[in-house]
Amino acid sequence: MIQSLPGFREFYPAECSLRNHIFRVWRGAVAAYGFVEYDTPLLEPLELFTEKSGDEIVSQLFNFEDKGGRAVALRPEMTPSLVRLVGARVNSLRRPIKWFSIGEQFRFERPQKGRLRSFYQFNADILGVEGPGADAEAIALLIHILCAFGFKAEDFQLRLSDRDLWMYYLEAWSIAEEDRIAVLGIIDKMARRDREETAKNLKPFLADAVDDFLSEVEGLVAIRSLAELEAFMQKARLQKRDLIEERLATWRELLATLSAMGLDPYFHIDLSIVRGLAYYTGFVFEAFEVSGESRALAGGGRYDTLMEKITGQALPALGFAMGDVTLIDLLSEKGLLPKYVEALDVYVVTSGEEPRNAALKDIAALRAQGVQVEYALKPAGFNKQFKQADQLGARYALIYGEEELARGEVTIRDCSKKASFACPHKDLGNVLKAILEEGYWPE
RNA sequence: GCGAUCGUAGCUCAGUUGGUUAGAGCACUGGAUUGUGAUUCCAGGGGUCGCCGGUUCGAGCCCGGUCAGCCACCCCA
Repeated sequence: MIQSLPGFREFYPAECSLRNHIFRVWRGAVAAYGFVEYDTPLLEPLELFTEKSGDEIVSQLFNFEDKGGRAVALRPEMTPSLVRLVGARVNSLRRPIKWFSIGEQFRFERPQKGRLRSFYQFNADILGVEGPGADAEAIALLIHILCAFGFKAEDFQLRLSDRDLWMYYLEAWSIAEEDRIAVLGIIDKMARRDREETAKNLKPFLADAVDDFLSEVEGLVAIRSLAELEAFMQKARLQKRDLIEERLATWRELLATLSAMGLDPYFHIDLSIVRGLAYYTGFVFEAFEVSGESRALAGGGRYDTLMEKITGQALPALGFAMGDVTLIDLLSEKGLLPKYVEALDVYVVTSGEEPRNAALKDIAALRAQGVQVEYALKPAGFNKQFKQADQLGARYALIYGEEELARGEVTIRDCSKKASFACPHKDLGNVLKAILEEGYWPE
């Protein structure tokens, strides 16, 4: 037997049902925020991804040459395609542009916990709006979605950070502009390295100031509140104080908005979040599960310069993405997976050729009305048919037997109450409608 | 790409120092059952013991390789 490829999942009915549940929650939550759905090709020119992320990205792509000799790749993320779509019509799209998508993404990397080679991702982006109001909207949506899945503030926390503030801070330490991304990369890994190694890695950028810098940064990433952050920035020996003051004013605005939205229990400041991507420019955030591994459930941030870099059209933007793999893991751990149940409106039990033909005619009519109906595809005994009805989760059984037919009746049985009554055949449609839609049941 | 660990039925697993034809529970199918779903009983299908090679008179078991799973590293859009 040929197996499926590593890192690719097969969706049996139970898994497909779960996937549908997740998509349903995503779509339901985002609809309340007025985002509209878009989609893009699964297969894109390779260049679309290398342009943004450099050639190193190719090692993590499913890429190949198509029969026309084009270098192509399965999409590893939505943002480049989104930027192309928006860029192409940037002057005719009403602002704010609030778009979301749900799509399969592909990354050629070693599968492990929470990471596969194919996965589904929810993306929501707001384009064309400066200022923290848009950031607050995206953050509120992210929290809303996680709550819609049943998670509580004890289960997850959104960690909020700021790439601008980091850049000003690094500038104040006289770190050259072209080195700042590299330094942030080291800071990102700080928690997973011992202090000596971090110091060694920082040495080329800070020379003798490494120890002072590192000590101060350790204080910075431990900050959890705005008051602490303001105090820190006051105390730190910083040039560019006006830029930092301006940034702190934006922080106050964002936090006041989130607070007014009632979201205080769900987030905290954590400057250790810097995100790997070079293109982030302002507030960045990640949602983490609180217990255990502290895995990231979603992440995003502002990318105000990316649009211009790729399309030549400047447009402020921000967004976040949430994958289904870690989400399912956490839903499972928290007992929040919906139970997989089969449900059916009506199962039709028949006996004999004549009743069966009468039943087939009625089944067609019921189905035409949208009633879910199943019946035994090959004749079987009553017992077997009732068993089948039970297994399919049928709410009601209709019994077409010789006796009923002779009296011009059909027996209607409530499978959960285990109660039946005889219904005149000619009234079946109306009576069944009353039962299914209004809960009617004769005494 | 590095390393650790693991692989027996659809699922969970048992399988003696290497010894005849590889087992159980659950699930599935049929029957007991041509008029009411549980339980029960009977029967059945389903396995290249991941794959390839080696050792041996003999391998599910020992050895090597490989593939896949899982975990960690690297990376993480």
